[in-house]
Amino acid sequence: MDIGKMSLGEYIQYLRKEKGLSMRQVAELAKISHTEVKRIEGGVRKQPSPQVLRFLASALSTPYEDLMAAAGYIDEAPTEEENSTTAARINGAEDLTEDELAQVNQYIAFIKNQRK
Amino acid sequence: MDIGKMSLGEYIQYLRKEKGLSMRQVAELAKISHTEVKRIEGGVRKQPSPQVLRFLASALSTPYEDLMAAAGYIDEAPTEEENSTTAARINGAEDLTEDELAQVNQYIAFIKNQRK
DNA sequence: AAAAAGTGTTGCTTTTAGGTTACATCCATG
DNA sequence: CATGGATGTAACCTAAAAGCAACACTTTTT
Repeated sequence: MDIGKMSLGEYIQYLRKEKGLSMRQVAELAKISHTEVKRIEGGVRKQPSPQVLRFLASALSTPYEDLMAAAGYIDEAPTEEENSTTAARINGAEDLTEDELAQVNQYIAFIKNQRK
Repeated sequence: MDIGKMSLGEYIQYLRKEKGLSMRQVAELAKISHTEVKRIEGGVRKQPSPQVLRFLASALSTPYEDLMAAAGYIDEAPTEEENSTTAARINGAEDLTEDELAQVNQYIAFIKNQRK
């Protein structure tokens, strides 16, 4: 059972049955309706709110981030690859004033709007 | 301006004005409606979906995790380092093409010439 | 065996997220 | 001056999220 490529619903159901709990039990623990548990497990509920996921994580004593990742809200690995590379290609912006900076940013936005 | 204890709406508005953008401009960049931008800034929209936050993060060139944290969805992003360097204040340049980048650099040079 | 309690499942309703359209105002250009 | 464009705001409308109540079925209890 590689939980890596399970959907959110399958994952919830796996955790629930692992603990031998019923839908209604986890619903009561999570303080959500049992119908919502069913809908999530069945995949009817496409995007449960992070609030609900937080409750479920608490009820199933599983890390909240795992559920968020399973729901596709966050990337599983932190992947600290940030945008430091692109900024270096901008030349001569070090000594720009606030107003000038705003102009440049607005210009960038303008360029992007012109694209399509 | 202690960014740390700002609400999501205040944070979005801060980022937007910092760039000199209008609600409609960020809306177009984020591919969401401008009314939604207003509702988020005004605090009417309590819990914007992570998908909307992802779009907004892209439009405002701010880390997605920051917005998620500001919305209360996750606990405070690791706060790598306070990015107040001038280069980091150029926003939205990540996905610019070579030609577009050249335009921006040319525009910066133009602004500096206008200084007098 | 029958009542009781627990299980998953399915309509119905309420709430909220989000978009579309229209409005008022300010500012720039003819 | 007036006319058009851009900005922020507010009024409706739809779709999705989430709860409520009832259903059919199984297991337990008396």
